[in-house]
Amino acid sequence: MTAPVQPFSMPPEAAAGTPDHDGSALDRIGAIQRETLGERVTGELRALLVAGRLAPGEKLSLRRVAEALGVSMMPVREAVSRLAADRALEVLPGRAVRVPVLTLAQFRELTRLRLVVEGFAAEEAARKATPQDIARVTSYDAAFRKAASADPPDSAGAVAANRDLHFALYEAAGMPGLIEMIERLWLKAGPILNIDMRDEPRRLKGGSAMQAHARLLDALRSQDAAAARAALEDDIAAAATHIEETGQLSA
Amino acid sequence: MTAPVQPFSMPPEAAAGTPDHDGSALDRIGAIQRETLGERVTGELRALLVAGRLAPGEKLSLRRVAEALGVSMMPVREAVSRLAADRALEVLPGRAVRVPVLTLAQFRELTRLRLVVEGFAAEEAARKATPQDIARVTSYDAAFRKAASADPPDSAGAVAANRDLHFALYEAAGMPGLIEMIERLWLKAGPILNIDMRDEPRRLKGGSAMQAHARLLDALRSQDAAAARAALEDDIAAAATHIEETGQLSA
DNA sequence: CCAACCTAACTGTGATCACAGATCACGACA
DNA sequence: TGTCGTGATCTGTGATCACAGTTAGGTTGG
Repeated sequence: MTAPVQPFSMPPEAAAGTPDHDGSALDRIGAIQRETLGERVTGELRALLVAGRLAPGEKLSLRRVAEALGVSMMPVREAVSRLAADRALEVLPGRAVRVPVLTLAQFRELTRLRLVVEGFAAEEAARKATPQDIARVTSYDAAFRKAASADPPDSAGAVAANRDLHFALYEAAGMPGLIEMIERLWLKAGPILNIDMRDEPRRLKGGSAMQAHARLLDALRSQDAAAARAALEDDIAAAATHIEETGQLSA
Repeated sequence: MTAPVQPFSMPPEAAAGTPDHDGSALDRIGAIQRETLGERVTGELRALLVAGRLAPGEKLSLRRVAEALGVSMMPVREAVSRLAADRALEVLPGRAVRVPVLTLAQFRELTRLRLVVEGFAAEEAARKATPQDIARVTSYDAAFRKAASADPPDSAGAVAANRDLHFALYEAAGMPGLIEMIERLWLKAGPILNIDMRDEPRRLKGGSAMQAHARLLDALRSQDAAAARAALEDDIAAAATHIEETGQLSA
């Protein structure tokens, strides 16, 4: 089992019942945490995928993942089934489920789709972002800068901050369905985009990401949709170019 | 059980083995049909959703669907799990799985996403469509016209031909991942878009769809990407307007 | 006549078992 | 030494069972 899957922390399922001494106590307690085990496993695997903690071609076993997570095989089946429906995992006909290995053509198509969809999201975000939205993006940008320019670079921190920065931006667009679409794209791109980070984070040194983020923030502050799209497109394109040159893409 | 789910036709799983008397007989037989029951059920439910045969708010029961399809509950669970991951179905916390009921805001966001994504697909298709691609779209257009102008109108046929026409167009773009994205959008929009068709197909009478399709074909033939996008956007917008006016969208 | 309770039926979730098929390592044969 | 068969082992798939929670309908008490 090479998959770095961690067992759940298993909090005591939240103390949802602590009654407020305010009259409308029953209105306060809103829909206590109702998450099935299957959803939890799905979230766990999704996080691993976007963070590049699962390498392209890496094989997973339902039983092993189940054992690693301390659950039965059933919730893992559900999670894998969902992710396979999104092409974030693939189940080979006879045997095993693995992280898809993208061909160069597939990676380029994925990048084009990201340019279209995330570019649109950036435009929309630039138009509608509130000061609070901009503040959130700014704080993630600071975290990214800090992680990227540390010595040695904090790859995991940079990947996480980059993800938070982008999705804080997209959430400013106020379109939940759009975010779902982008999450699916990241699920496919994550393994190939971030796999190299964990070993050799030299890509961060170039600073092209930090530059693009800075331009993005300027565009947000001036509500310049076209500039926001351009900055984001550069960010995506720079990363894609790096992967095409150094990454391991199949024929 | 109100869901019009039909049992599988269950063909004898194809005679994949008939050996060719040509030397390279083993090269001929390529990857026999490998489809799990879960995938089959998924496809069945997807078809019902995009065709509007399942109404928004309609409740499904795993056991009943399983019984109607002549399979165990297990493949249905997998199918519902996948569709729920795409928000094409929703599982209510305590009870039952149902077809989502879109709010007006959700429907409008969905329409905007369709304009962005399918508009891009139309542009790309106009640039890359081969004569064969155009011929395919043309034949589906003919089928749509015939179904729509029949008396009484053949609603089911029109819905199917419209779907085939659009996806023939999108396939001309040559981007599989893009098609998946669009399929997911149609999965969400299908129930609300096509639900009224089955009872009162008067929307077809307006002829706005046929007009948009004609303009789309002209744009394809002249490889005019901008015109193709414009025609498709009109098609989508016209249908959306009709739904907003007559459809049953929740608050 | 209405409201509250209560019971029986049904829901999705999760676990466990059975099974066909694929993989891989080992060993026999050429 | 190289190649092919073969069996042990592991894979996902599907079926069946158990269970907690919810719903709906009938019944009782006011």
